[in-house]
Amino acid sequence: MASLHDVARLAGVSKSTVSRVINDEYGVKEATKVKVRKAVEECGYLPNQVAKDLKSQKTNLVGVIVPRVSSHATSQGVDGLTAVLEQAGKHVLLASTHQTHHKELEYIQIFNQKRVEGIILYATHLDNKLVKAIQSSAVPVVLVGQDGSMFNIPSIVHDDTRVGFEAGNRLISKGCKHMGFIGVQGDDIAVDKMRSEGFAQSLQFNDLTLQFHARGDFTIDSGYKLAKQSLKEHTKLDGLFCATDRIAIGAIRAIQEAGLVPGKDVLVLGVGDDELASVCTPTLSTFNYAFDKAGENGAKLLLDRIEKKSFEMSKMVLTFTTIDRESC
Amino acid sequence: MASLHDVARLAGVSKSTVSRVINDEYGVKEATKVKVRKAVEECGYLPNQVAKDLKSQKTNLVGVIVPRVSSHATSQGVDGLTAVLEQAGKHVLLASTHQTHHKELEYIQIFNQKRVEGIILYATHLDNKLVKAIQSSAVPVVLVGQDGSMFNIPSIVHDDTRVGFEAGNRLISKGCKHMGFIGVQGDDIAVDKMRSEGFAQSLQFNDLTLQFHARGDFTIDSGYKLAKQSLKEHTKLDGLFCATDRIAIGAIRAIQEAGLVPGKDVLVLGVGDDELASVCTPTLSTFNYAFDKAGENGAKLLLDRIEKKSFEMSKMVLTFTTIDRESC
DNA sequence: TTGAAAGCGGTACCAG
DNA sequence: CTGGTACCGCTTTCAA
Repeated sequence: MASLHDVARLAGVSKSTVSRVINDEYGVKEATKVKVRKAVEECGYLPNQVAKDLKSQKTNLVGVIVPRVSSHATSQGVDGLTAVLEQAGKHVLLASTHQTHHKELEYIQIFNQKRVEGIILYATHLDNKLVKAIQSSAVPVVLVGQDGSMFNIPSIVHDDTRVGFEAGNRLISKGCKHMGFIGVQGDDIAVDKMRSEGFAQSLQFNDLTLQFHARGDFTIDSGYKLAKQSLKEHTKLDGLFCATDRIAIGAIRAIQEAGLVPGKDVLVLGVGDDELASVCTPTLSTFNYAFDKAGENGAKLLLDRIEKKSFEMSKMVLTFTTIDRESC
Repeated sequence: MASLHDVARLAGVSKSTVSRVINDEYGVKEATKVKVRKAVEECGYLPNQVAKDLKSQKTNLVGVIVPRVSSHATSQGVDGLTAVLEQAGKHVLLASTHQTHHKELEYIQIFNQKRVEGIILYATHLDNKLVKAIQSSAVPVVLVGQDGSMFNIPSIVHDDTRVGFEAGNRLISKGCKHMGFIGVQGDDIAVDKMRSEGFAQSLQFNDLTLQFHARGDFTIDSGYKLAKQSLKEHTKLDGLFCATDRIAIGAIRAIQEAGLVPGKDVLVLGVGDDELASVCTPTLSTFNYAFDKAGENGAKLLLDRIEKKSFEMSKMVLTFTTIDRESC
């Protein structure tokens, strides 16, 4: 691959002159410009960004770490953040941990070596090691989806406690008395802990108690299995809040199989407003989470930190909207 | 940020020695190793990958260009390809064109400047300019989803003509006589042209003719609108092949609204096996496209080209499986 | 208007 | 076992 030096030799000028022409700096004779441009064409010269980055000590690179990209939350999020970052002239280094927790640590380290200017991390679980890794990162890290603000890590989160609270209110206002929650692994603070706690608070507020809190994973099948089991154990169940729409869709299937009518015998609520929710039968009542905005704001927040502009905001809580459909 | 030089000064040794310690090269006295390690700790030294890349003339970087990440095909694909690339020690530079065609050209250029070792391109439309850009790329480009093999661009494609042909066979075997196709923009060779042509061929083979070929975009709503319109114009319609599952789901809705029963009055077939297809009502008969495998194989093919190993394969056609559900 | 040279942060060779 | 030095490809003074 041709370098400045090659072009210079070919054009019979010095490297400096070539550099000046390439970068449109003024103070170069037109004739030499022409010579240089010809030489550039001739050897198909393309500037080496790696060398530039080294020299300028600036990479315009942002690292993004996700557990997987094929989920509603992350794929929408990545679309949102790439739009904002591109606008700012940044490029995206993407890493998927494929749900392997310790790879988050690895990539924070790798991205630092690559001299990214900042990192956007979609975490599922914030433990001590991860917090340490984030804190020892030389470049700013913004967390999306989980709250790291108590460790002074700027975070974009959804209003997970309130969504649980609202879910409780919605079910109760429709007359539910015996309600349960189906979540995910317990160490997922945002999705399992906060949503269930908000839900339980609402019930308590209304002198009701949560009948059960089942835990599984993010799949439709997990929702199906846990709901099936729970329906056996809680025959009076009339309201079910699921931590995600996919879980809720599985639950709806289980309810139907049990000979009950979802939306009538048992009301069901999900979270996220996955496209699936608008397509299933009965259609799923849920809460719209603006995952694209989460990505966009994560990017914006990171850009602010990179520019060392505003350090005012340490946490951004995104609101949600209520989506009323047939299941509740 | 600390450099080798800083560490060397701190430890009272030369850069070379520090480099040796960092890279675990043998032939360094234990005592100096200790000194150096202490200095590394002390100033929180992290090797600069940019400098390394420049020196070694190797970036271990692969560029990935997608129209958007939040689609079934691309998000699954990206998950597939990141797994393979990570395995090979490569890192992923991701660019989303956000459906802006000319950005594909830009990013090919930018990625070349960044000295990526290869590019995986999810294209929707292969025109002259794009082909030229790909051909003038200094590093190998692998196309996913569209066929560039006639231009000698290695490609991973799905068997789009045959899927159309099979769709025809399926509908005909169920007794359909009046069939139509709903596709996307006509310049999408894989999704619109090939699938419709295969479909038409099957009909022709059975002495039937395609009643219409409507064109819209990839949304559910587009499928809905086009189907609604087509149902008005073709009252005898009994079979509908849609270029994607989301289009088919829109069509099903239109059929229901017209007072007809999808899967009975009008049989419907989609393509892709989007999760939506298993959840809608009636459930959608479709074809499973292994989008994750497309990504994986795109990555593998690219790695081969990078290693300059096998140049035998210029095109890989992925097969599909038939998914029988209620709509057909 | 142009060229020489230093330096960004590493690696690798050669000398001691 | 360790240090000096050249070099990767570019930018940026400084001098001519």
